Amino acid sequence: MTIRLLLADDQELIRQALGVLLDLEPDFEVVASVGRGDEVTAAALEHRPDVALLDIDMPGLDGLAAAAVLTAQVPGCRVVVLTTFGRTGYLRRAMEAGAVGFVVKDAPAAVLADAIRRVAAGERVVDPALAAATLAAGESPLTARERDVLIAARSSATVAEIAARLYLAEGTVRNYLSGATTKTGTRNRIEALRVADERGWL
Amino acid sequence: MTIRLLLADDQELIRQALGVLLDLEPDFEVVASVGRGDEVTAAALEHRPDVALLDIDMPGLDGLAAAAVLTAQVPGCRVVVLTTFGRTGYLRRAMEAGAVGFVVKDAPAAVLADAIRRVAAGERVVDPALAAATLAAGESPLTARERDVLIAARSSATVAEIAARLYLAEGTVRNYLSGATTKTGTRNRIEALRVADERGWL
DNA sequence: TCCGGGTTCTGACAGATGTCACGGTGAAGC
DNA sequence: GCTTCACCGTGACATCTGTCAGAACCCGGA
Repeated sequence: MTIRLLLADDQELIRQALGVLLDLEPDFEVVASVGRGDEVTAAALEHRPDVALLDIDMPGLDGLAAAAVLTAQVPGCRVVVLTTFGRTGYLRRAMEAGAVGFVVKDAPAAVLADAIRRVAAGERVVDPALAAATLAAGESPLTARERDVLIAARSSATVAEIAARLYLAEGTVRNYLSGATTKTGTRNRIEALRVADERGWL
Repeated sequence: MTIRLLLADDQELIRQALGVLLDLEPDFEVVASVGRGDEVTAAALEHRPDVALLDIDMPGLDGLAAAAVLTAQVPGCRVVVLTTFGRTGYLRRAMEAGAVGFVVKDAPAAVLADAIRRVAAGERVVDPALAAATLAAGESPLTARERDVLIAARSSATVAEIAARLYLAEGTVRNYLSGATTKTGTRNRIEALRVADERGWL
């Protein structure tokens, strides 16, 4: 019984190469291949894959959002998230989005193929080292407001803008940002933002 | 006559997939495949490829440095740089490092195969859109000292540290950083650093 | 020779940023 | 009830940062 696959990756070359690689496996069949996150669901509805392999960095809709939509609208299709770098935050968010597999591109092809087969059989598959790292990173130590302020800081550059947007005094915003930098062990709010983002705390 | 290829990419999965993809072409033969920049030269000396396909992001030695070493030590081997995102700065640096081809991973496989054949035949191959972008970005408007300070700012976080390292007054460092932010059209030295880096001005 | 343009370097100043101490509120535990 | 604790919100303060005007220097051209 062959496993029907959907591939989503914005890099044409990688997508084609992965398609060829996976088609070599006798029990795999690549039935669809898209380059944008917002094309995933339509393709899945049309071609009914058993497993969707989603990259995270995609235009239109990122892989995590696409995973959420896909699991909601195409229940028979299981999602494996494939990503460049094993950022621990992505794993948690991928699981929350309904993904049942998580493979990093550093892994050899055999690991990916094995993961696809096990996911198709109903198992959950996560790279053990990555799972450990996620466990080590733990839950977010940020309070709700610290998180809000950091998110606002992502698009607004200056403290005054953030304060205006959240209806807070500037001192308050500075205070939350300071807390965030302390908790992330960084020196700037910019580094704090980067670190918190990487760890999936936002 | 077959073209002998060397593949260098730190992501195991991508490397394997590209290997399979390129081996499908009847006139290509992948003779070596490495995951680290500092393994490129040794592998090239051993297997004597006609064309080396180098990713930029690699541990040990990045693809650009590897290209420089390779062209110096293995003259018969032509270098094609393969990179994720068409950052204009990389193109210039790749050419300076002796690469004769530049392909982005967004391109379809046929483009890559065509580029390899033409490079093997002695041509130079660069994505036209990328070349145009590089031309548009133009030469660096930064002065020598502004460049020095920005590079120092990459590893030192605070102005005082940069000043100490370059034996300058803090005011001077601030001034150069200010000039850099103006010339890059940004608001922070951090954004300035990012932009200058992307454009290959460092 | 002098002049002008560009670069290097500096201190002074205003504004932005990070840290601190503090008060208020609500939930949990005795 | 009271205490404790964590969180929310604020202003004050010291420090850091970015901008400005200007001095010194080099170099090529009138």
